[in-house]
Amino acid sequence: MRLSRYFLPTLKETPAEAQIVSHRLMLRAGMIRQAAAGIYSWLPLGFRVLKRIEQIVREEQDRAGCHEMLMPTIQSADLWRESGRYEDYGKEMLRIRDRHDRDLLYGPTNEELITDIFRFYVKSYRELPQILYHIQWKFRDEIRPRFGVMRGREFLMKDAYSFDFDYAGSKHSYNKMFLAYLRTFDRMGLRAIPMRADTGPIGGDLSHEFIILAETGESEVFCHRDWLSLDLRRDDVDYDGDLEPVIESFTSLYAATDEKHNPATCPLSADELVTARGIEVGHIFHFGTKYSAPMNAAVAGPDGEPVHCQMGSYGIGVSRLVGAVIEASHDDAGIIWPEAVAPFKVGLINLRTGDAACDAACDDIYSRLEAAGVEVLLDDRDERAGAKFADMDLIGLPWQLVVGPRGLKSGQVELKRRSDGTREEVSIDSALSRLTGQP
RNA sequence: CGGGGCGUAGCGCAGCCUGGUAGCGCGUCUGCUUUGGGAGCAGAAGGCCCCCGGUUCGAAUCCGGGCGCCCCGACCA
Repeated sequence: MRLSRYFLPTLKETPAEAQIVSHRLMLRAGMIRQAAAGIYSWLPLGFRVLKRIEQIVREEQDRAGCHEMLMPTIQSADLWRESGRYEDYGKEMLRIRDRHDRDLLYGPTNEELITDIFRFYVKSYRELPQILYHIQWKFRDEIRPRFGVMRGREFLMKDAYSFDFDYAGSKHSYNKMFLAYLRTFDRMGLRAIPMRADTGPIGGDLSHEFIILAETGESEVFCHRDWLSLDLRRDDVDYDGDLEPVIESFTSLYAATDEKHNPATCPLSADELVTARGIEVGHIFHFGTKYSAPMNAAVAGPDGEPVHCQMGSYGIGVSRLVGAVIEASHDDAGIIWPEAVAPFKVGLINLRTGDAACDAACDDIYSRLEAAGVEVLLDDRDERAGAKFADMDLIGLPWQLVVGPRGLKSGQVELKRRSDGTREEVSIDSALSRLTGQP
Protein backbone atom coordinates (compact mmCIF):
# COMPACT_ATOMS: atom_id res chain seq x y z
CA MET A 1 0.00 0.00 0.00
CA ARG A 2 1.20 3.46 -0.87
CA LEU A 3 0.56 5.87 1.95
CA SER A 4 0.00 8.75 -0.47
CA ARG A 5 -3.14 6.96 -1.65
CA TYR A 6 -4.17 5.32 1.60
CA PHE A 7 -6.70 6.57 4.11
CA LEU A 8 -4.67 7.03 7.27
CA PRO A 9 -5.77 10.12 9.19
CA THR A 10 -3.20 10.28 11.99
CA LEU A 11 -3.48 12.93 14.67
CA LYS A 12 -0.67 14.84 16.30
CA GLU A 13 -2.71 15.70 19.34
CA THR A 14 -4.85 13.46 21.48
CA PRO A 15 -8.61 13.98 21.43
CA ALA A 16 -9.83 15.04 24.84
CA GLU A 17 -12.24 12.16 25.40
CA ALA A 18 -9.58 9.44 25.36
CA GLN A 19 -8.34 8.48 28.82
CA ILE A 20 -6.40 5.27 28.44
CA VAL A 21 -3.41 4.64 26.26
CA SER A 22 -4.99 2.17 23.84
CA HIS A 23 -7.89 4.52 23.15
CA ARG A 24 -5.57 7.47 22.66
CA LEU A 25 -3.32 5.56 20.32
CA MET A 26 -6.17 4.09 18.31
CA LEU A 27 -7.57 7.57 17.73
CA ARG A 28 -4.18 9.08 16.95
CA ALA A 29 -3.22 6.24 14.62
CA GLY A 30 -6.41 6.70 12.63
CA MET A 31 -7.80 3.27 13.50
CA ILE A 32 -11.24 4.15 14.80
CA ARG A 33 -13.71 6.99 14.83
CA GLN A 34 -16.40 7.30 17.45
CA ALA A 35 -19.94 7.29 16.08
CA ALA A 36 -21.79 7.50 19.43
CA ALA A 37 -21.06 6.55 23.03
CA GLY A 38 -19.53 3.07 22.90
CA ILE A 39 -20.01 2.74 19.14
CA TYR A 40 -17.15 3.02 16.68
CA SER A 41 -16.39 2.99 13.00
CA TRP A 42 -13.29 1.02 12.08
CA LEU A 43 -11.08 2.94 9.70
CA PRO A 44 -8.86 1.05 7.23
CA LEU A 45 -5.84 0.59 9.51
CA GLY A 46 -7.91 -0.48 12.49
CA PHE A 47 -10.00 -2.77 10.36
CA ARG A 48 -6.91 -4.60 9.13
CA VAL A 49 -5.89 -5.36 12.71
CA LEU A 50 -9.40 -6.40 13.65
CA LYS A 51 -9.43 -8.82 10.71
CA ARG A 52 -6.08 -10.28 11.67
CA ILE A 53 -7.17 -10.94 15.21
CA GLU A 54 -10.43 -12.39 13.98
CA GLN A 55 -8.53 -14.73 11.67
CA ILE A 56 -6.28 -16.05 14.44
CA VAL A 57 -9.33 -16.71 16.56
CA ARG A 58 -10.97 -18.48 13.63
CA GLU A 59 -7.95 -20.66 12.87
CA GLU A 60 -7.64 -21.84 16.45
CA GLN A 61 -11.35 -22.56 16.75
CA ASP A 62 -11.21 -24.58 13.56
CA ARG A 63 -8.11 -26.42 14.75
CA ALA A 64 -9.98 -27.45 17.89
CA GLY A 65 -12.71 -28.95 15.72
CA CYS A 66 -15.32 -26.20 15.99
CA HIS A 67 -17.47 -25.26 13.03
CA GLU A 68 -18.01 -21.67 11.97
CA MET A 69 -21.45 -20.38 11.06
CA LEU A 70 -23.19 -17.02 11.23
CA MET A 71 -26.25 -16.07 13.20
CA PRO A 72 -28.04 -12.73 12.76
CA THR A 73 -27.58 -9.64 14.91
CA ILE A 74 -31.33 -9.18 15.24
CA GLN A 75 -33.27 -11.85 17.11
CA SER A 76 -36.89 -12.52 17.93
CA ALA A 77 -37.95 -11.89 21.52
CA ASP A 78 -39.95 -15.12 21.56
CA LEU A 79 -36.92 -17.35 21.99
CA TRP A 80 -35.76 -15.27 24.91
CA ARG A 81 -39.13 -15.57 26.56
CA GLU A 82 -38.74 -19.31 26.25
CA SER A 83 -35.45 -19.36 28.15
CA GLY A 84 -36.76 -16.84 30.63
CA ARG A 85 -34.05 -14.31 29.89
CA TYR A 86 -36.19 -11.72 28.07
CA GLU A 87 -37.19 -10.22 31.40
CA ASP A 88 -33.99 -11.12 33.27
CA TYR A 89 -31.59 -9.36 30.94
CA GLY A 90 -32.97 -5.93 31.79
CA LYS A 91 -32.08 -2.62 30.24
CA GLU A 92 -28.75 -3.84 28.94
CA MET A 93 -30.63 -5.51 26.09
CA LEU A 94 -31.54 -3.26 23.20
CA ARG A 95 -35.17 -3.96 22.39
CA ILE A 96 -36.56 -3.13 18.99
CA ARG A 97 -40.09 -3.16 17.61
CA ASP A 98 -40.74 -3.69 13.92
CA ARG A 99 -43.55 -2.28 11.79
CA HIS A 100 -45.86 -5.11 12.76
CA ASP A 101 -45.28 -4.40 16.44
CA ARG A 102 -43.30 -7.61 16.84
CA ASP A 103 -40.70 -7.57 19.60
CA LEU A 104 -37.16 -7.96 18.39
CA LEU A 105 -33.80 -7.41 20.02
CA TYR A 106 -30.23 -6.75 18.99
CA GLY A 107 -28.48 -9.85 20.25
CA PRO A 108 -26.23 -9.43 23.30
CA THR A 109 -25.33 -13.15 23.02
CA ASN A 110 -26.65 -16.22 21.24
CA GLU A 111 -27.40 -19.13 23.56
CA GLU A 112 -31.10 -19.11 22.72
CA LEU A 113 -30.62 -18.93 18.98
CA ILE A 114 -28.01 -21.68 18.81
CA THR A 115 -30.04 -23.92 21.09
CA ASP A 116 -33.04 -23.44 18.84
CA ILE A 117 -31.02 -24.41 15.79
CA PHE A 118 -29.49 -27.37 17.53
CA ARG A 119 -32.72 -28.83 18.85
CA PHE A 120 -34.36 -28.63 15.44
CA TYR A 121 -31.74 -30.79 13.75
CA VAL A 122 -29.93 -32.94 16.27
CA LYS A 123 -31.86 -35.87 17.66
CA SER A 124 -29.33 -38.59 18.53
CA TYR A 125 -26.40 -38.89 20.93
CA ARG A 126 -24.49 -40.34 17.98
CA GLU A 127 -24.36 -36.86 16.41
CA LEU A 128 -22.50 -35.51 19.43
CA PRO A 129 -20.23 -33.90 20.42
CA GLN A 130 -20.66 -30.69 18.49
CA ILE A 131 -19.14 -27.23 18.89
CA LEU A 132 -20.51 -24.39 16.76
CA TYR A 133 -19.29 -20.82 16.73
CA HIS A 134 -19.67 -17.53 14.98
CA ILE A 135 -17.97 -14.16 14.97
CA GLN A 136 -20.64 -11.51 15.00
CA TRP A 137 -21.36 -8.03 16.30
CA LYS A 138 -23.13 -7.83 19.62
CA PHE A 139 -24.86 -4.96 21.35
CA ARG A 140 -25.15 -4.47 25.08
CA ASP A 141 -26.52 -1.17 26.26
CA GLU A 142 -23.94 -0.70 29.00
CA ILE A 143 -24.72 1.92 31.60
CA ARG A 144 -21.36 3.45 31.09
CA PRO A 145 -19.37 2.52 28.02
CA ARG A 146 -15.75 3.63 28.29
CA PHE A 147 -12.16 3.18 27.26
CA GLY A 148 -12.84 3.11 23.53
CA VAL A 149 -13.22 -0.37 22.11
CA MET A 150 -12.32 -1.93 25.47
CA ARG A 151 -15.83 -1.47 26.75
CA GLY A 152 -18.01 -0.52 23.84
CA ARG A 153 -21.73 -1.06 23.55
CA GLU A 154 -21.35 -2.54 20.10
CA PHE A 155 -18.50 -5.02 19.89
CA LEU A 156 -17.27 -7.94 17.83
CA MET A 157 -17.29 -11.23 19.65
CA LYS A 158 -16.50 -14.82 18.88
CA ASP A 159 -18.97 -17.02 20.70
CA ALA A 160 -18.89 -20.79 20.58
CA TYR A 161 -21.38 -23.27 21.97
CA SER A 162 -20.71 -26.91 22.83
CA PHE A 163 -23.24 -29.71 22.97
CA ASP A 164 -22.46 -33.02 24.65
CA PHE A 165 -24.35 -36.06 25.81
CA ASP A 166 -22.91 -36.25 29.31
CA TYR A 167 -20.81 -34.29 31.76
CA ALA A 168 -17.57 -36.09 30.89
CA GLY A 169 -18.02 -35.16 27.25
CA SER A 170 -18.91 -31.61 28.13
CA LYS A 171 -15.82 -31.31 30.34
CA HIS A 172 -13.73 -32.47 27.41
CA SER A 173 -15.25 -29.79 25.19
CA TYR A 174 -14.52 -27.25 27.92
CA ASN A 175 -10.92 -28.44 28.10
CA LYS A 176 -10.54 -28.19 24.35
CA MET A 177 -11.67 -24.60 24.39
CA PHE A 178 -9.44 -23.87 27.37
CA LEU A 179 -6.41 -24.96 25.37
CA ALA A 180 -7.61 -23.33 22.15
CA TYR A 181 -7.81 -20.05 24.06
CA LEU A 182 -4.30 -20.39 25.41
CA ARG A 183 -3.04 -20.93 21.87
CA THR A 184 -5.13 -18.08 20.48
CA PHE A 185 -3.87 -15.44 22.88
CA ASP A 186 -0.31 -16.71 22.76
CA ARG A 187 -0.29 -16.29 18.98
CA MET A 188 -1.21 -12.65 19.44
CA GLY A 189 1.75 -12.12 21.71
CA LEU A 190 -0.41 -11.86 24.80
CA ARG A 191 0.01 -13.45 28.19
CA ALA A 192 -3.57 -14.37 29.03
CA ILE A 193 -3.94 -16.04 32.40
CA PRO A 194 -6.88 -18.42 32.91
CA MET A 195 -8.54 -17.50 36.20
CA ARG A 196 -11.32 -19.17 38.08
CA ALA A 197 -14.30 -16.95 37.55
CA ASP A 198 -17.82 -16.28 38.62
CA THR A 199 -20.45 -17.57 36.22
CA GLY A 200 -22.77 -14.60 36.72
CA PRO A 201 -26.31 -14.52 35.38
CA ILE A 202 -25.43 -16.96 32.62
CA GLY A 203 -25.33 -19.70 35.24
CA GLY A 204 -23.34 -22.90 35.50
CA ASP A 205 -20.71 -24.41 37.73
CA LEU A 206 -17.41 -24.19 35.87
CA SER A 207 -15.92 -21.05 34.42
CA HIS A 208 -12.60 -19.40 33.63
CA GLU A 209 -11.81 -15.91 32.51
CA PHE A 210 -8.72 -15.28 30.41
CA ILE A 211 -7.10 -12.17 31.79
CA ILE A 212 -4.39 -9.86 30.48
CA LEU A 213 -2.68 -8.05 33.31
CA ALA A 214 -2.70 -4.30 32.71
CA GLU A 215 -2.91 -1.23 34.91
CA THR A 216 -5.96 -0.05 33.04
CA GLY A 217 -7.80 -3.34 33.55
CA GLU A 218 -11.33 -2.98 34.82
CA SER A 219 -11.26 -5.58 37.55
CA GLU A 220 -8.92 -6.64 40.31
CA VAL A 221 -7.40 -10.10 39.97
CA PHE A 222 -5.22 -12.36 42.06
CA CYS A 223 -2.71 -14.97 40.99
CA HIS A 224 0.45 -16.83 41.86
CA ARG A 225 3.53 -14.89 40.82
CA ASP A 226 4.72 -17.87 38.76
CA TRP A 227 2.04 -16.98 36.22
CA LEU A 228 4.13 -13.98 35.23
CA SER A 229 6.86 -16.19 33.81
CA LEU A 230 5.07 -19.46 33.06
CA ASP A 231 5.38 -20.82 29.52
CA LEU A 232 1.81 -20.78 28.21
CA ARG A 233 2.65 -22.19 24.81
CA ARG A 234 1.22 -25.61 23.97
CA ASP A 235 2.18 -26.51 20.43
CA ASP A 236 1.58 -30.23 20.59
CA VAL A 237 -2.02 -30.39 21.69
CA ASP A 238 -3.93 -33.51 20.65
CA TYR A 239 -7.51 -32.33 21.03
CA ASP A 240 -8.81 -35.90 20.83
CA GLY A 241 -6.52 -37.19 23.56
CA ASP A 242 -6.85 -36.94 27.32
CA LEU A 243 -6.64 -33.24 28.08
CA GLU A 244 -7.09 -33.44 31.84
CA PRO A 245 -3.37 -33.61 32.73
CA VAL A 246 -2.45 -30.53 30.75
CA ILE A 247 -5.47 -28.62 32.01
CA GLU A 248 -4.54 -29.67 35.52
CA SER A 249 -1.05 -28.24 35.00
CA PHE A 250 -2.64 -24.84 34.49
CA THR A 251 -5.52 -24.92 36.92
CA SER A 252 -3.41 -26.15 39.83
CA LEU A 253 -1.62 -22.81 39.92
CA TYR A 254 -3.72 -20.27 41.78
CA ALA A 255 -5.44 -17.56 39.76
CA ALA A 256 -8.81 -16.03 40.56
CA THR A 257 -10.93 -13.04 39.73
CA ASP A 258 -12.24 -10.68 42.35
CA GLU A 259 -15.51 -12.60 42.79
CA LYS A 260 -13.76 -15.91 43.35
CA HIS A 261 -10.90 -14.69 45.48
CA ASN A 262 -11.22 -14.89 49.22
CA PRO A 263 -8.26 -13.59 51.22
CA ALA A 264 -9.26 -15.81 54.12
CA THR A 265 -9.03 -19.03 52.17
CA CYS A 266 -6.38 -18.11 49.60
CA PRO A 267 -3.60 -20.70 49.82
CA LEU A 268 -0.84 -18.34 48.75
CA SER A 269 1.60 -16.58 51.01
CA ALA A 270 1.87 -12.82 50.73
CA ASP A 271 5.14 -13.37 48.94
CA GLU A 272 3.59 -15.59 46.28
CA LEU A 273 0.42 -13.62 45.70
CA VAL A 274 0.25 -11.07 42.93
CA THR A 275 -2.59 -8.57 43.08
CA ALA A 276 -3.14 -6.73 39.84
CA ARG A 277 -5.71 -5.35 37.47
CA GLY A 278 -6.80 -7.29 34.45
CA ILE A 279 -8.52 -7.09 31.10
CA GLU A 280 -10.93 -9.93 30.36
CA VAL A 281 -10.35 -11.08 26.79
CA GLY A 282 -12.06 -14.45 26.99
CA HIS A 283 -14.55 -16.26 29.17
CA ILE A 284 -15.53 -19.90 29.08
CA PHE A 285 -18.46 -21.56 30.83
CA HIS A 286 -19.87 -24.96 31.38
CA PHE A 287 -23.52 -24.55 32.29
CA GLY A 288 -25.05 -28.00 31.87
CA THR A 289 -28.73 -27.94 31.02
CA LYS A 290 -29.49 -24.31 31.86
CA TYR A 291 -30.77 -23.70 28.33
CA SER A 292 -31.28 -27.22 26.99
CA ALA A 293 -33.83 -28.02 29.72
CA PRO A 294 -36.18 -25.02 29.41
CA MET A 295 -35.82 -25.03 25.64
CA ASN A 296 -36.03 -28.81 25.45
CA ALA A 297 -32.87 -29.49 23.49
CA ALA A 298 -32.63 -33.24 23.98
CA VAL A 299 -31.15 -36.18 22.10
CA ALA A 300 -31.97 -39.85 22.31
CA GLY A 301 -29.42 -41.86 24.26
CA PRO A 302 -28.35 -45.47 23.59
CA ASP A 303 -31.46 -46.67 25.39
CA GLY A 304 -33.72 -44.49 23.25
CA GLU A 305 -34.62 -42.19 26.14
CA PRO A 306 -34.28 -38.41 25.54
CA VAL A 307 -31.58 -36.61 27.52
CA HIS A 308 -31.07 -32.85 27.78
CA CYS A 309 -27.73 -31.88 26.32
CA GLN A 310 -24.82 -30.66 28.40
CA MET A 311 -23.81 -27.25 27.10
CA GLY A 312 -21.03 -24.75 27.40
CA SER A 313 -20.37 -21.34 25.87
CA TYR A 314 -17.08 -19.72 25.06
CA GLY A 315 -16.54 -16.06 24.26
CA ILE A 316 -13.63 -14.02 22.99
CA GLY A 317 -13.88 -10.26 22.72
CA VAL A 318 -12.39 -9.75 19.27
CA SER A 319 -12.71 -5.97 19.10
CA ARG A 320 -11.62 -5.63 22.72
CA LEU A 321 -8.48 -7.58 21.88
CA VAL A 322 -7.35 -4.80 19.55
CA GLY A 323 -7.26 -2.47 22.53
CA ALA A 324 -5.82 -5.12 24.83
CA VAL A 325 -2.88 -5.80 22.51
CA ILE A 326 -2.07 -2.08 22.48
CA GLU A 327 -2.35 -1.84 26.26
CA ALA A 328 0.15 -4.68 26.46
CA SER A 329 2.48 -3.43 23.74
CA HIS A 330 3.27 0.24 23.26
CA ASP A 331 5.76 2.93 24.23
CA ASP A 332 5.79 6.71 24.38
CA ALA A 333 6.03 6.99 20.60
CA GLY A 334 3.09 4.75 19.82
CA ILE A 335 1.89 1.24 19.20
CA ILE A 336 4.22 -1.76 18.93
CA TRP A 337 2.31 -4.42 17.01
CA PRO A 338 3.23 -8.05 17.50
CA GLU A 339 3.95 -9.34 14.02
CA ALA A 340 0.99 -11.73 14.05
CA VAL A 341 -1.60 -8.95 14.30
CA ALA A 342 0.25 -6.04 12.63
CA PRO A 343 -1.73 -4.25 9.91
CA PHE A 344 1.40 -4.36 7.73
CA LYS A 345 4.66 -6.13 8.41
CA VAL A 346 6.95 -3.47 6.99
CA GLY A 347 6.87 0.30 6.84
CA LEU A 348 9.02 1.43 3.94
CA ILE A 349 10.07 5.04 4.42
CA ASN A 350 11.17 7.11 1.47
CA LEU A 351 13.05 9.91 3.18
CA ARG A 352 13.20 12.06 0.05
CA THR A 353 10.18 11.61 -2.12
CA GLY A 354 10.94 13.21 -5.47
CA ASP A 355 14.59 12.23 -5.42
CA ALA A 356 15.10 9.95 -8.41
CA ALA A 357 17.38 7.48 -6.67
CA CYS A 358 15.21 7.22 -3.55
CA ASP A 359 12.02 6.83 -5.57
CA ALA A 360 13.55 4.14 -7.76
CA ALA A 361 14.98 2.21 -4.82
CA CYS A 362 11.68 2.36 -2.93
CA ASP A 363 9.67 1.26 -5.94
CA ASP A 364 12.05 -1.66 -6.43
CA ILE A 365 11.96 -2.74 -2.77
CA TYR A 366 8.20 -2.26 -2.64
CA SER A 367 7.47 -4.47 -5.62
CA ARG A 368 9.89 -7.15 -4.46
CA LEU A 369 8.32 -7.27 -1.01
CA GLU A 370 4.84 -7.46 -2.52
CA ALA A 371 5.98 -10.22 -4.87
CA ALA A 372 7.22 -12.17 -1.85
CA GLY A 373 3.86 -11.75 -0.14
CA VAL A 374 5.13 -9.36 2.53
CA GLU A 375 2.60 -6.70 3.44
CA VAL A 376 4.27 -3.32 3.15
CA LEU A 377 3.18 0.27 3.65
CA LEU A 378 5.29 2.66 1.60
CA ASP A 379 5.45 6.21 2.92
CA ASP A 380 5.80 8.08 -0.36
CA ARG A 381 4.22 11.26 0.91
CA ASP A 382 5.91 14.59 0.39
CA GLU A 383 6.63 15.04 4.08
CA ARG A 384 9.72 15.72 6.07
CA ALA A 385 11.69 12.88 7.52
CA GLY A 386 10.66 13.65 11.07
CA ALA A 387 6.97 13.48 10.29
CA LYS A 388 7.42 10.14 8.55
CA PHE A 389 9.40 8.64 11.41
CA ALA A 390 6.87 9.89 13.93
CA ASP A 391 3.89 8.51 12.03
CA MET A 392 5.59 5.17 11.45
CA ASP A 393 6.44 4.83 15.14
CA LEU A 394 2.87 5.81 16.00
CA ILE A 395 1.22 3.15 13.86
CA GLY A 396 3.75 0.64 15.14
CA LEU A 397 4.56 -1.63 12.20
CA PRO A 398 7.09 -4.27 13.33
CA TRP A 399 9.77 -3.31 10.79
CA GLN A 400 10.80 0.02 9.35
CA LEU A 401 12.96 0.09 6.25
CA VAL A 402 14.41 3.54 5.79
CA VAL A 403 15.63 4.63 2.37
CA GLY A 404 17.45 7.95 2.17
CA PRO A 405 19.89 9.66 -0.18
CA ARG A 406 22.72 9.49 2.32
CA GLY A 407 22.77 5.74 2.77
CA LEU A 408 21.81 5.02 -0.80
CA LYS A 409 25.12 6.47 -2.04
CA SER A 410 26.82 3.42 -0.58
CA GLY A 411 23.92 1.10 -1.35
CA GLN A 412 22.79 0.98 2.26
CA VAL A 413 19.35 1.19 3.83
CA GLU A 414 18.41 1.21 7.47
CA LEU A 415 16.39 -1.61 8.99
CA LYS A 416 14.76 -0.76 12.30
CA ARG A 417 12.92 -3.12 14.57
CA ARG A 418 10.04 -1.25 16.22
CA SER A 419 9.88 -3.45 19.32
CA ASP A 420 13.31 -2.57 20.70
CA GLY A 421 14.35 0.30 18.45
CA THR A 422 17.47 -1.45 17.20
CA ARG A 423 18.62 -0.40 13.75
CA GLU A 424 21.27 -1.57 11.38
CA GLU A 425 22.69 -0.39 8.09
CA VAL A 426 22.41 -3.16 5.54
CA SER A 427 22.36 -3.63 1.79
CA ILE A 428 19.01 -3.67 0.02
CA ASP A 429 19.36 -7.36 -0.81
CA SER A 430 20.22 -8.23 2.73
CA ALA A 431 17.24 -6.24 4.06
CA LEU A 432 14.94 -8.00 1.63
CA SER A 433 16.13 -11.45 2.55
CA ARG A 434 15.66 -10.62 6.21
CA LEU A 435 12.10 -9.45 5.65
CA THR A 436 11.01 -12.12 3.21
CA GLY A 437 12.82 -14.99 4.88
CA GLN A 438 14.22 -15.89 1.46
CA PRO A 439 17.90 -16.02 0.52
C1' C B 1 -28.95 5.25 38.13
C1' G B 2 -26.23 8.78 42.08
C1' G B 3 -22.06 12.48 41.96
C1' G B 4 -18.83 15.69 38.97
C1' G B 5 -16.99 18.00 34.39
C1' C B 6 -17.24 19.63 29.35
C1' G B 7 -19.80 21.21 24.40
C1' U B 8 -16.36 27.80 20.63
C1' A B 9 -12.72 26.16 13.05
C1' G B 10 -10.60 19.24 11.39
C1' C B 11 -7.69 18.53 16.52
C1' G B 12 -6.09 20.91 21.29
C1' C B 13 -7.81 25.20 23.78
C1' A B 14 -8.64 30.78 25.36
C1' G B 15 -12.72 34.22 25.59
C1' C B 16 -17.92 33.68 29.51
C1' C B 17 -17.11 35.94 35.94
C1' U B 18 -17.90 41.97 34.37
C1' G B 19 -23.15 41.31 27.56
C1' G B 20 -20.89 45.33 22.50
C1' U B 21 -16.11 43.45 15.60
C1' A B 22 -15.01 35.44 17.60
C1' G B 23 -9.43 34.51 18.95
C1' C B 24 -4.59 31.40 19.73
C1' G B 25 -1.57 26.89 18.63
C1' C B 26 -1.49 22.67 15.51
C1' G B 27 -3.53 20.88 10.99
C1' U B 28 -5.42 22.27 5.77
C1' C B 29 -4.61 25.17 0.86
C1' U B 30 -0.93 28.53 -2.43
C1' G B 31 4.03 30.15 -3.30
C1' C B 32 9.22 30.32 -2.19
C1' U B 33 13.23 28.41 0.67
C1' U B 34 14.26 23.87 3.06
C1' U B 35 14.81 18.36 3.69
C1' G B 36 18.03 11.72 8.16
C1' G B 37 13.40 12.36 14.03
C1' G B 38 6.62 16.26 13.78
C1' A B 39 10.96 22.96 9.23
C1' G B 40 11.05 28.65 8.03
C1' C B 41 8.88 32.91 5.68
C1' A B 42 4.69 35.11 3.12
C1' G B 43 -0.36 34.71 1.94
C1' A B 44 -5.33 32.20 2.22
C1' A B 45 -9.53 29.26 3.35
C1' G B 46 -12.28 27.43 7.26
C1' G B 47 -17.50 29.09 12.65
C1' C B 48 -25.74 27.87 13.32
C1' C B 49 -19.87 29.69 19.57
C1' C B 50 -24.55 21.98 20.74
C1' C B 51 -30.15 22.98 20.27
C1' C B 52 -34.77 25.56 21.73
C1' G B 53 -36.83 29.41 24.43
C1' G B 54 -36.35 33.84 27.73
C1' U B 55 -34.07 38.67 29.46
C1' U B 56 -31.84 42.85 26.77
C1' C B 57 -31.18 48.16 22.11
C1' G B 58 -27.65 44.06 21.74
C1' A B 59 -26.24 37.15 24.02
C1' A B 60 -20.61 32.63 22.81
C1' U B 61 -21.20 35.40 27.51
C1' C B 62 -26.95 36.16 31.85
C1' C B 63 -31.60 32.87 32.96
C1' G B 64 -34.79 28.29 31.95
C1' G B 65 -35.35 23.67 29.45
C1' G B 66 -33.43 19.94 26.33
C1' C B 67 -29.53 16.98 23.80
C1' G B 68 -24.60 15.05 23.39
C1' C B 69 -19.81 13.57 25.25
C1' C B 70 -16.28 12.46 29.26
C1' C B 71 -14.82 11.10 34.41
C1' C B 72 -15.79 8.67 39.56
C1' G B 73 -19.09 5.17 41.78
C1' A B 74 -22.77 1.37 41.45
C1' C B 75 -23.56 -2.18 37.32
C1' C B 76 -21.38 -5.74 33.77
C1' A B 77 -21.26 -13.91 29.98
